[in-house]
Amino acid sequence: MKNLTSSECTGAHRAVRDTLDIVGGKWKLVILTTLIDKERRFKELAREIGISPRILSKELQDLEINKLVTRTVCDTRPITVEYSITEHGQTLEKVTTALRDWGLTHRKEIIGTQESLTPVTG
Amino acid sequence: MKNLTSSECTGAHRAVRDTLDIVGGKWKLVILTTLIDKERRFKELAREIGISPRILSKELQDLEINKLVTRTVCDTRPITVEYSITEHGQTLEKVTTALRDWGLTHRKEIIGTQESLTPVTG
DNA sequence: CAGTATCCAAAAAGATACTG
DNA sequence: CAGTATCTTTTTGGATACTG
Repeated sequence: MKNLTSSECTGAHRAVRDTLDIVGGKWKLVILTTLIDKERRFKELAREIGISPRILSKELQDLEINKLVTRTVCDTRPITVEYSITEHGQTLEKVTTALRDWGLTHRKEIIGTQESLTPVTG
Repeated sequence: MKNLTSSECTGAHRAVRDTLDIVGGKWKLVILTTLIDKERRFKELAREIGISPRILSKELQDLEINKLVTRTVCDTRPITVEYSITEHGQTLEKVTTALRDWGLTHRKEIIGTQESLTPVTG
C-alpha cells in the first residue's frame, strides 16, 4: 500500500481547492441555486438574496468567468440585464446535494449529541 | 404556486452554508484528508501540510468542536498529542468526492474552451 | 512537544453615494 | 436599472517569540 497523503492526493487536493475557490464563498451557491429556479435581473437578485450591489456585481463576474452564468443585456428602456445559470452551472447540483446532505446529517449528529453548544454555523 | 427563493430553499441553503462554514476554509479538508491516512501529532501535521501552529491549533479546535477529529493526550515525556479523524469526519468523503469530481470536470470545461485566461483557482 | 500571545497583512464583505 | 467608486469593518491567514 502506498502513502496517500501527498502522492495520490496532489491532484485531488487541487481539484477540491478549485471547486471551493469557485463556489465556496458566501454567495456563489446562493446565487446559482436562485438562478436554477429561473433567470433574474440584477436588481431582482440583489433584493431576493439580500446582497449589496458591489458584492453582487463581483460575484456575478466571477461566475461568468467560470461559465456558470450568462449575462444578457436586454434592449429595453432603461436597459435591463438578465442572468441565467448555464448547463455547466447546473452540473454543480451534485456538489450542492452533497453539501446539503452532509449539512443535514451534521445537524443531527451535533444537535443530537450536545444541545447547548453551537458548533454549527453561527 | 409558491416563491421558492426563500421558502423551500431556506433549509437547504442553511444546510449548504453549514457545511461550507465547517469545512470550507483553506485547511479543514486538507487536515481531514491527511488524517484519513493515519493519525498525526500536532507538529507532524504542521510540518506535513505547511501550516503555522496558531492556525493549526485553531483549525483543530474547530474540527474537534464539530466532532470531526479527536484529540488524545499521550502520557509521554514530553507530552505528545495525537489527532485522529472520527467516524463522523469520515462521512465527509462524499462531500470531498463531489468537490473533487466537479473540480476535475470544471478544469476540462474551462481549459478545453479557453486557453489563455485563468478562470480556475490561481 | 503542544500550544498561546502578539502583531501584521491580505482578503472578503458591507454601506452608501454616485454615474450612464 | 445596472452597475462602479469609495470607504470601512470583519474575517482569515500568517510569522514569530514565548510558556508549561
